[in-house]
Amino acid sequence: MRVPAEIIADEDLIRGMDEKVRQQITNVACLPGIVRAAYAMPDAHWGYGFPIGGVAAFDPDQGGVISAGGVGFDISCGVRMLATDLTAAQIRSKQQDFAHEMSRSIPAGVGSQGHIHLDDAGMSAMLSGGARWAVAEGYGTVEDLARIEEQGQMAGATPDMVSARAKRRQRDEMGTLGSGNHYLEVQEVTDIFDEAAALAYGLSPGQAVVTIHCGSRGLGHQIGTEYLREMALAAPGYGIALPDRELACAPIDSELGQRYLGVMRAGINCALANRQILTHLARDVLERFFPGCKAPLLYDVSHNTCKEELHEIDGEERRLFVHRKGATRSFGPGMGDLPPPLSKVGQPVLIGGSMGTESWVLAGDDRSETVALSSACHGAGRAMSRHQAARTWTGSGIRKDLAARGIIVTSPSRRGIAEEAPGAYKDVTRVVESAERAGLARRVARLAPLVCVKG
DNA sequence: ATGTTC
Repeated sequence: MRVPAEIIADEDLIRGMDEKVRQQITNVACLPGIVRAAYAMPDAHWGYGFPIGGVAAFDPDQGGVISAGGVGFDISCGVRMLATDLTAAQIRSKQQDFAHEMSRSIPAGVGSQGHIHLDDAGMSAMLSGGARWAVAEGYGTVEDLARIEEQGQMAGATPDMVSARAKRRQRDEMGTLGSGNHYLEVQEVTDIFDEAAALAYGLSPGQAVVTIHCGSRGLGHQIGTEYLREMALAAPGYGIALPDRELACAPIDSELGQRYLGVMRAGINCALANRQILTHLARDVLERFFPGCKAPLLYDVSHNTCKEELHEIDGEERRLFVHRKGATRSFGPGMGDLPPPLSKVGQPVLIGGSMGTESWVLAGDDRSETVALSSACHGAGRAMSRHQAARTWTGSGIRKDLAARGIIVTSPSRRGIAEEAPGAYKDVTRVVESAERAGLARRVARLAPLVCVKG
């Protein structure tokens, strides 16, 4: 190991983690050019190569590497939240019809297609413009852009280097949720833990919010597939001895490393554009049910990325490439590119709970820079495999249980609902409390679901 | 996560 491997969680969470998390985060700590430590967040679980919930930063001047497996298949998968001016009571008064209409308007499921069909020129513009492109195309507003990491557009994307196959898979998939743990949820703010931060974020008890969790769909997956393979084949040529073949990587300063960076950044823009289009679709439904209502974007966070950032290491500011896979950036007050109302209290850290359970809004804690290079957890984290969950529950049973608790779930896949059963996940409250105690982020608000449009 | 196995 070149640096320590640190799991940041309470004892019970650590005991509950698969032994593979320990192995994987130890392997990451062996990679060339890694600085400070390899971190596992409180919600960490086994992943491809790197654990999901893993954070690792590399210095290009010390032979540091970039790894497709350290970003993940779903490049720039993330969460955004719209803080509406509606109350949960207003949503409840039309809950059935509203859920039905939302599920009709938001394309969901494996291979789902939207109403947008991009030609080659449109695809290139989208891959370099991100959410900024989407706004120019009429999806959402210019005001949204300040509330997105990178102001909605990841610089340094190279659409020309994205394979024809990756582009083909995405041509008809813009503005779609996809499947797995992706969802659009309407939630109620139930509890506030930090009044000042809640005020800055525009959150108050009884308020309805819309949360969107999805990523870069077929394009990100295709890029991940291609570069995992290419990096695995190329690693020996760079003199990199891999502790695990799944940790395939390339030096940041190599041709392959630079090519992956540009292509991955195009994938980030795809995810930002996708969430921006879904925001527009959700606002359309809100407007039909509640004419004149407002649903401004609180913030959009990505939790599968590698980003170039400045961090202080051993008293010296260094330019690092920070992999966060199933981990959220967590800038404290005054850090980074946050607009004034957010900068004062820290970056919103949006934590999607499992279907039917609570979700959380946290605020970046300035201690997080020292603890984990300004990173935090991203969700509940799986406690049970999809296969085991599908054997344990049925989709219709879970749907009925949730309906009895006032939560309406729609999905094209009954098996998908079973796989995402609340019992298949860790206790998100425990994860969040653990993150707060460690200084990764502070609790601001707890949310309970009303309507869940599931992928 | 994923045209759920190039």
